[in-house]
Amino acid sequence: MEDHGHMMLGHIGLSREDLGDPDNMRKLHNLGEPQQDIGNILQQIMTITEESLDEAQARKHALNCHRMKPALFSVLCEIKERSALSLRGVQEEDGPDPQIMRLDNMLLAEGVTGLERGGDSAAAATVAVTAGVSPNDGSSLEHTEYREKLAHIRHMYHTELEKYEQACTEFTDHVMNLLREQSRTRPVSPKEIERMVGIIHRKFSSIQMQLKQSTCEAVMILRSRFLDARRKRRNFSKQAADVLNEYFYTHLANPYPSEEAKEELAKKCSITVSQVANWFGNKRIRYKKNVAKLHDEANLYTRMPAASVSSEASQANSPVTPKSGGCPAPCYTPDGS
DNA sequence: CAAAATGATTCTGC
DNA sequence: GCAGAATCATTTTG
Repeated sequence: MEDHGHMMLGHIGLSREDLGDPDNMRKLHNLGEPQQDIGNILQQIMTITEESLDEAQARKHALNCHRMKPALFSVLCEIKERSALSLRGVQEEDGPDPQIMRLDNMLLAEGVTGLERGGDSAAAATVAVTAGVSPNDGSSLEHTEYREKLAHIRHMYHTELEKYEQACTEFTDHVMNLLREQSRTRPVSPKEIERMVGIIHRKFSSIQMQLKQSTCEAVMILRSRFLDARRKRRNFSKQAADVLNEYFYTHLANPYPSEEAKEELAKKCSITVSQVANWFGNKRIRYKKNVAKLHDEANLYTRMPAASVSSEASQANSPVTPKSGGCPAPCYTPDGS
């Protein structure tokens, strides 16, 4: 306290001795003839902590009512403003955090934030489904379930956010009141209060970011749980399987359909081109893995003489040298020759 | 209900 | 970007 006070006085180029001199003070503040010695006041402020609580309380009140108080207060605020104490917090003047922006955008895209589509989103979903294009598969049920879960996440997010915001304003109010209260006895400028509010808001927004982060994670998990195509897999129809198998076994020497061929197969089987590609990818590797098991199937679709593949099949089943020593099983060669 | 089959995804190497 | 391989998640089968 002593050193601090001394430092502050030193800032404006005065020693305590200078202040202690009534003539100097009079010159400095251009006052008429102060009955009270300002040096004396400062001395009282400096030693206030050495007094007992009651004494200090009384002293504070007395000083507070002193007619020089406003002037002295503003001077002290100014000194503090110039000192290193108030330099902190200035550097954190960045705009909207890119991380927060990213999370906000994602939450908006997933429908967690943004316009509320009613508390009964499940009902809205069923309406959308019944009005939808095809009333075929059971995906509508999954869809409503997804909407329900998403609505739940949204509800949680908003209640949590509300709690945080309430806590933030409460805490800010509390701190502001405290600082205003304190500003009656120690130099706390409005600017400083403003800065403190900024710091509090930053802290709370970093907490909010954690909420947003975990909400994003929850939505991602939900998405992977419901929107992952693997989870709503349907086997192709027998007819489609026949078409695909027929192509595969009649092109066994080179079972790599061109883009056009894939498109045609896709149309024939009423599936997508990528599904055709998936099918051929799976088929090639599984055929290769187990030629013997598929032997009968091959005959079924190509009506080829069994002798032509049986030797290869037995090779494929043999446990020796799966990778070295030449191609073990398939009729085709991966290089397309 | 466990195993097999199957469609889709992910990872790696080219 | 594609093919192969491994793997996942679901459906079908015995």
